Amino acid sequence: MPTAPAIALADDSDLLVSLFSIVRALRALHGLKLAEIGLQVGQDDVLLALPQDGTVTVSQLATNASVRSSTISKMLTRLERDGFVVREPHASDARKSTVRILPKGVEIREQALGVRAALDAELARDVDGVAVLALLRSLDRVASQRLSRVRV
Amino acid sequence: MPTAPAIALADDSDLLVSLFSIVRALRALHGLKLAEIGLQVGQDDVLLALPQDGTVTVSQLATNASVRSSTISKMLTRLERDGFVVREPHASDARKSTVRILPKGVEIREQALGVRAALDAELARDVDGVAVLALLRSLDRVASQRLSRVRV
DNA sequence: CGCATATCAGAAATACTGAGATCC
DNA sequence: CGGATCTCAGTACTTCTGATATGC
Repeated sequence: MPTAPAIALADDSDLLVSLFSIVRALRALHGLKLAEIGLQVGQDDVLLALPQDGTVTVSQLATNASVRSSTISKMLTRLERDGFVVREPHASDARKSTVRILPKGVEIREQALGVRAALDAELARDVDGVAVLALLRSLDRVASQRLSRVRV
Repeated sequence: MPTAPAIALADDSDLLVSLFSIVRALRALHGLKLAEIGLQVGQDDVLLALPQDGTVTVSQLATNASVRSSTISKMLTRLERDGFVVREPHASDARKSTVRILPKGVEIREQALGVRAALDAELARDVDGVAVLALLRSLDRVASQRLSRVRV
C-alpha cells in the first residue's frame, strides 16, 4: 500500500474528510520539524500572532485564534515558562494583561517561520500554490465567520 | 471587527497558516453539530472508516488514519463503551482483534454522514467545491506520503 | 527466538466549562 | 451594580512512548 489517502472515505461528503485528513498529516509533519527547534505545534501559532514590537491582550489573541481566552492563557503560561514571552499589566486597564515577546521568543519565531516556509515550499512544489491559497483564504473566511456566529 | 481571518499572519508563509486556521474553526463547528447527535469529533472518523459489513483489524485502522495503534485502541475503547462497535478475536490469528460496527453504530454513522454532508454543502455554497476538492486531494496525497516516509 | 499485534499506563497538549478575583 | 478580563480548577479527548502480554 504505497500512497493511500489518510482515511478510507465515502465518496460523497468529502471536503471535510480531505481537509481533516490533510491537516492531521501536515500537523504531524510540522510537529516533527518544530520539535527540532524545541517548539510545540500550536506554540508557533501564538508566537506568530504576537506583534514584534508592542503588546497584545489575551482576549485579542483568543479572538484571533478562535479559541477561548482560558485556552490562550494556558498556552501563554507554557510560553512564559519557556522564556519566550512575558505578561505585563496593561497600562490603562488593570483588568487586562498584555503579552510581549522576548528576545528568545523573537529568535525562535524566526526559526518557526523558516520551518513553515520550508514546508510550504515543499507543498507548493506539488500543487498550485497560488490557487490553493486563494481558495483556502475564502474557506477560512467562511469557516471563521460561521463559528463566531454560532459561538455567542 | 466583523470577519477577521482566524490568525493574524505574516503574508509569506501562508498555506499552513490558512490550513490550520480553517481546520481549527471547522473542527469546532463540526464538533458542535456532532455533539447534538452525541458524538465526538474524531469518533466519526473511525466510524466512517469501518466496513459496513465485515470487520477490520486495529492496525489496519491505524494505518489508514495515520496514527499509532495505541491511539486507535483507546478510541475503540470509548466507541465500544458507547455501544457503537465490538471487538472480536480474529478467526485465524489470535494476536489480532477485529472490529465490527453494531446496529447502533450504523445508525449514528448515518447521522454523522448527514452532518458532514450538511457542513460540506454550507461550505460549497461559498467556495468552488469542485476546485477545492481536487486541490485538497492532491495535497492530501502529498502530505500523507511525506508523513509515512518520515515515520518509520 | 525474533517479530507482530494489541492493550495499558503515563505524559503532555488542546480546548472547553464554570468559578472566582479584580476592575471599569 | 452589571459587565469585562483574566486565571484557575477540573474534565475530556488525542496522540505519543514505552512496557507488557500473547501468539505467529
